[in-house]
Amino acid sequence: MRLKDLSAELGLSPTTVSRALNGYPDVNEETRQRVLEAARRHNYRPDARARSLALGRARAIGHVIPTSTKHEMVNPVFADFIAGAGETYARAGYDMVLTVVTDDAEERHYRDLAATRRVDGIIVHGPRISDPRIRLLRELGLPFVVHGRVSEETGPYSWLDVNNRRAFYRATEFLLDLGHRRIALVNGLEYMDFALRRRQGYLAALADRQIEPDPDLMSSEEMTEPYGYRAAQRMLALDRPPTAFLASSLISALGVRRAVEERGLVLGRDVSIVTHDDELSYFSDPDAVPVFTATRSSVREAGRLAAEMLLGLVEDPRSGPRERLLEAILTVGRSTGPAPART
Amino acid sequence: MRLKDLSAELGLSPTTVSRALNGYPDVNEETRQRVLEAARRHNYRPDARARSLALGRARAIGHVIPTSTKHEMVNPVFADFIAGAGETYARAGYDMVLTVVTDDAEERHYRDLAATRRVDGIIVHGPRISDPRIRLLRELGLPFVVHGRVSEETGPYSWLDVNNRRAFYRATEFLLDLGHRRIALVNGLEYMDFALRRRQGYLAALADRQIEPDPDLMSSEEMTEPYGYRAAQRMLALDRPPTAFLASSLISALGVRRAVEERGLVLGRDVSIVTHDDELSYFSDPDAVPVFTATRSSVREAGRLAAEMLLGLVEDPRSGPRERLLEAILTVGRSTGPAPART
DNA sequence: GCCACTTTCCAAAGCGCTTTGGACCTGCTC
DNA sequence: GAGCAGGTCCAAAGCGCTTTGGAAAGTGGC
Repeated sequence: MRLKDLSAELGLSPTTVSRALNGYPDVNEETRQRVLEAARRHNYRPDARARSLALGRARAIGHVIPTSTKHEMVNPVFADFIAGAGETYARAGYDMVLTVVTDDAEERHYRDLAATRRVDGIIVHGPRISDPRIRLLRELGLPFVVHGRVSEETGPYSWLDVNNRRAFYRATEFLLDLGHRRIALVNGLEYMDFALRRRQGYLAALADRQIEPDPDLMSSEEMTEPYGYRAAQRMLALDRPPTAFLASSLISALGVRRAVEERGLVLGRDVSIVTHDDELSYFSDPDAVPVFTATRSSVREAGRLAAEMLLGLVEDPRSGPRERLLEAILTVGRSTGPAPART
Repeated sequence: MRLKDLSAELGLSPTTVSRALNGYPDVNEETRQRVLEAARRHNYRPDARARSLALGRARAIGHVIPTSTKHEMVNPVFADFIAGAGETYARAGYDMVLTVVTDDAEERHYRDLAATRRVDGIIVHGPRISDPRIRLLRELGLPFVVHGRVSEETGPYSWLDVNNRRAFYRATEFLLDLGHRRIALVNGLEYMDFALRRRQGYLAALADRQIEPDPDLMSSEEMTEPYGYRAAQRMLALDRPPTAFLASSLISALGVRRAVEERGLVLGRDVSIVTHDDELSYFSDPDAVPVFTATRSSVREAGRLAAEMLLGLVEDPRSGPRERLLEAILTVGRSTGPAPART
């Protein structure tokens, strides 16, 4: 059922039917009701491609998920972020166009997206400390919002980020207050901007208490469970092992816990763990006392908000750039306790 | 840079430029080279909407992710499945349009997708034992492939599934061979088709050895880590606790392990765990000996294959229905061992 | 009864592409 | 020199919608 069929059936011109459906005032109210009724009856929806061709807007937002060619991991936070963004799009009547792109093909892909006009805007995932995508997208004139920030970018751009630096500063402070002095950082890949900021927070907190950071207690990798396990295993075998860990994700924190328990140490007594918690839906437990002390920030909520920002930007491109910094909250669980007495 | 601009610059008609770019034979080879060169220079790509309007194909596939209104969890396997499907689409030049829909809005959404012609086909996620979407999509005439199967569906439809029944049959058998008799099933939600099949496999293996299933050893929930923990905790507190667990996902297996270790039991000695492993990228560890004995099947690969099936179906709708059953492989890790001597 | 609005509708153009159905040459055959 | 085939190009129509710029009819004031 196309517009032409519908108008033929109603004995009206396509023009009038279109205007009736789109709420123009120059159509008789009674006619409009007839049109609406017929449209509902036939389950008529305008062809999205024709509509967006005529209107010049795609009513779609692009999400480009980068996968490195080396480790082809898909960061699990994407799932929740996208679920959040999807809620916003659904409400606004936008589509989400997702592409998974290896980094060597990324630039071409952005250019394609712009040239083919498939999307009205883009969410940039996984920003690096220095990220050429910002310049590229600016050049392409496509509205975009970065999930995270780009430390080395000097020009203006829109972003939404968690205050990673402060979160890790506070988490470190929290452990220091508990008497811990050997605090390990099990961080994500540090060319990722969020990981850099987390390390900065950690280092700043140590520095504020005149504690010399120990390179042996700092590791940086892709945040998998096995990585957390191996990093912790190695550190716990040191002559002066850490009494506390700061993990960059719940998943690697699980690995850390495994290493801790395997050594016969008790979590929260012998060793403490604080982790950053993105509140991924399959880990959170609304009922119980949280297992891990964590700096929490819902990545799903971040998705919702980032999408809202972008839609605002799409409607009015000159309203940008927009910035939004979310604060993580520290929730105390059972994975932390006072530092054990020195032996 | 649109087709018209390009053709104007070349002193050719839009027709010729279009045909040159699309590889028609009726254009002089020298002309074609000129066109290609100019297109490359200006980074010209045809407007996707105009193109697909003219061709009658969207060159896009829809993925509809259901979220129940109750527990708004997003299954983490989606991330990997979609990454796999995305690879296929990227290769074939298709877009993936993703929507996250609560179940009460699902039917309307499918109808919309069909009426607005935004996609050429659909991947159905998370099929239930009885799932009205099959009939609906059949009625809408939209090609689709189900990731999983629908037990109560009698008519033909295209699907790709893991042999969940056999996987769990074999896993149970494996544990029985190790001498375990009290084997617990920590399953997913059993209105989901895959979970039903897994239970069937488990029950069949028990029955084949004349072992009466114990309702206390069977639980069914959304596969989160806390759920695995609580279920195992409860079962381990029974008078006759299980000596082995069968978990439906690595994530809930982690919860089971936590409960086991918390009780001071040693994994692989006092208690065994076999889990189904979707080979999610952030859990797998290519290097080490796998921790968990598992029935493995890459959900990412499933995504790749399902997308290929669907594209084939889109190109030639009468080639269907297509079916594909993947076998999980049992890999033995360190989480299983002989049943402890009875006390 | 004429003029100026207002109300209600529509023909046609346009969005940017592809495809159909020639047109125009050139070169060859008979 | 007519007829035909092949090669190369293009005008125009069409995909399904929205929007522009009227047209036709009705309304009220004078």
